[in-house]
Amino acid sequence: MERFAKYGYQNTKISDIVNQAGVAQGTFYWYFKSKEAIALEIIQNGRERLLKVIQRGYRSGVGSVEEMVKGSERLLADIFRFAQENRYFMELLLTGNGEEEAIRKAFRDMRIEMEEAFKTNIQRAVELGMLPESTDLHIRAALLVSLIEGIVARWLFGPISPQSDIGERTVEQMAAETVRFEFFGLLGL
Amino acid sequence: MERFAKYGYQNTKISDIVNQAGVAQGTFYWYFKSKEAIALEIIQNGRERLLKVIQRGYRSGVGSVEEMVKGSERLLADIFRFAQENRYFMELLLTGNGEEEAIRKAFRDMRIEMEEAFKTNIQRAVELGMLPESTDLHIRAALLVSLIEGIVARWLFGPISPQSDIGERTVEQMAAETVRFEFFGLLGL
DNA sequence: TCTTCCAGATTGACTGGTCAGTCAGTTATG
DNA sequence: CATAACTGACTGACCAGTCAATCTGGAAGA
Repeated sequence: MERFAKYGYQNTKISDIVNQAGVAQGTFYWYFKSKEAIALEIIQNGRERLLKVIQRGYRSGVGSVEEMVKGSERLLADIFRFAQENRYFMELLLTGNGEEEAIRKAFRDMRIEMEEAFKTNIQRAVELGMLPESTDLHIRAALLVSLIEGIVARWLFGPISPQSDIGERTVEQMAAETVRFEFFGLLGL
Repeated sequence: MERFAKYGYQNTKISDIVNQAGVAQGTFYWYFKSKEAIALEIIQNGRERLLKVIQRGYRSGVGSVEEMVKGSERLLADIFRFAQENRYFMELLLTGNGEEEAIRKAFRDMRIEMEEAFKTNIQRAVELGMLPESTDLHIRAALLVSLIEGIVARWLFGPISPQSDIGERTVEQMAAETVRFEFFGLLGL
């Protein structure tokens, strides 16, 4: 996973993997059917863990806007924390590696699931009267996921302009800033 | 460019390019130093054209929030239009192809420049009193660029959930929705 | 306790296919 | 007739996946 993330799928040779693991090349094929198989296994594993985090959702009481903001901040902090602890997996997911069609598809499917999970979260917030009704649930979810994916990618992997210190923020700072933008936009409050 | 975008850099063979172009393989090397060179040339060309669009900026008068929103909507519409007309280039830029280090770097640099351009735009809006002062200019720019990149990618290339019809929106609809989120967030107004 | 046996685990040299880039030769152009 | 443009067969490097040979640890039997 580390090599795939750092150097890309194609640039990671089976020989690199087995050298790093300290085993012979044949051993690799005792444990994995092919190079593609190990990649898909890595994706599948990360997918389950990340979706679990998102699906826990806002987990906050009904009621005030303030409560909803707090709940969303907790959710985002969970996601940022997951990203920090699963840096290489997130790098694979977010910086679009994988030229192999099957691998692209696996990532594509996973992102769709993520978007669905957020859609459920937004839907629930709307039903509880915490967010305004919106005919554009899909697009709202797409915007929200775009925001989160993009900011996580910049936080952990760049691209980052020289003066920016975004990479040094804590999980909590990132969650707070992102939630502010999520609910109030550039005009902020 | 089309093949690079559709199938990826590594999956595009020089033989594919020359077949599609209807020339012999040797001819390719009369015009391009290497495979990497043609990719960098494509990136460089698109980079200049896209940055020109962004750098035109908000191009609106000072004053009311309404004016600023209109200006931003025009800018975003320009960007969405560019993306639509330069679909393959945008696909390369946004869906992170390129395992070659030099190519990754070219895209990374380009995204930094984009972020800088938006930072300039936001900065100007702040100076004109159109946006609240913010110590977090960098992060605001990063959030904004994340939003735009992500929603353009989903609009034109997916990943898109089955029920979503986001792909069928017009440039103007996309610009309007995005601006709404940009300034007012999920709570909208 | 010692011996035999065997399936599971491991090895690394090898192969077959792929492909970017080359080059000696040919054709078009002005 | 010179040089720019083009041709396509060829090469050398690379690498995923194979396979026959070897090793290991534990169970079954003596």
